[in-house]
Amino acid sequence: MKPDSKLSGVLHVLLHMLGMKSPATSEQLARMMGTNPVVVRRVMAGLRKQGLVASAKGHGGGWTVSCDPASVTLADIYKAVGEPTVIAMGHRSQMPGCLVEQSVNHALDEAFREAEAVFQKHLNAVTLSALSEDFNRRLAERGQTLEQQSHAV
Amino acid sequence: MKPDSKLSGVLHVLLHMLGMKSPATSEQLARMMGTNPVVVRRVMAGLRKQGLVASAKGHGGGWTVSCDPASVTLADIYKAVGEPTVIAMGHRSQMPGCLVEQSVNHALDEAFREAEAVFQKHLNAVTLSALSEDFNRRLAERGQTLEQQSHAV
DNA sequence: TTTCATGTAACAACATATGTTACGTTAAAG
DNA sequence: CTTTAACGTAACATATGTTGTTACATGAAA
Repeated sequence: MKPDSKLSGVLHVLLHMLGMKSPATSEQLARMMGTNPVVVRRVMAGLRKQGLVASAKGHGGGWTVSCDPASVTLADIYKAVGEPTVIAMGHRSQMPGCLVEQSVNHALDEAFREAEAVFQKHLNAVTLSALSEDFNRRLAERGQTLEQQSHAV
Repeated sequence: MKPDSKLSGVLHVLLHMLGMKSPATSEQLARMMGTNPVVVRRVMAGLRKQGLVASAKGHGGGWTVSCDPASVTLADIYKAVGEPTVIAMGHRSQMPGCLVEQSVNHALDEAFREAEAVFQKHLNAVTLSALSEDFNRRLAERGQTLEQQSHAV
């Protein structure tokens, strides 16, 4: 099945934005994510609604981070991108009268619920700044500067 | 996103088959799952390959359970249906050179891995016979017999 | 030899996510 | 005050994957 990559993509651009001084345009972010500016606006709109980023129109405009990275977790961002489905499996049909269906659904739902809970718990445990620090650690290990890490332009 | 329902569907028909004396045809099972006989054969073929069910051609043929329900877990069946993806999320792209990508992927992969492990663990803990017993318990609570629980024909 | 069943390949339909175009709006620059 | 750079958004197009369907071959029992 086709995995949803909104969370991955948005984290990618957020980390880049944390290292930028001036607003980033949708066009720049789109290049980082390997996609289209409109797609960027679409997903960033969700973050803006949660107050995580701000956008400015017109000349010199673009996107800026408007939250404290230390107090925003991956769970917040997951929520901001619309809480895409975590579990790729479901039930075939809703035959509420069939007791077999009820047994099967009950057993599977429990497994789904547990898996999703663990996932959410992990997202809650990681802040944006923790991610950013992890990135900077990798940068240091490589002995590179932020500029050398730029994407293809 | 579109959830995969092979595991759910196959468990449904297996539970029904456990309560049947004679072989079940793909057509009967298809009605139970609300789908097409060919789809049934497709998914049942995986179970047959693992020795969980057997099929017989010709007059009076059909599908029979050929395993001990007490020693087969939902994990075995999950495997038999091709181990469909559990997690509905992934990474946007493979930009191995980008350290931001590496940080993000690492953080998310860990969450995905943990969630999937919990899921598998739960499947391992439930046997087919346990599911069947759960069904019979529900049946008893309702004061019904197996026959009254038949699907729409 | 007819009927009932599986086995399988090939094709069609459908759903979803993603990408793209087009046009409107806003704001700074000149 | 016109041009340019940016976002906002709706509408449409494309791609992909899953499921459903048709068609035909094979095998076994009546």
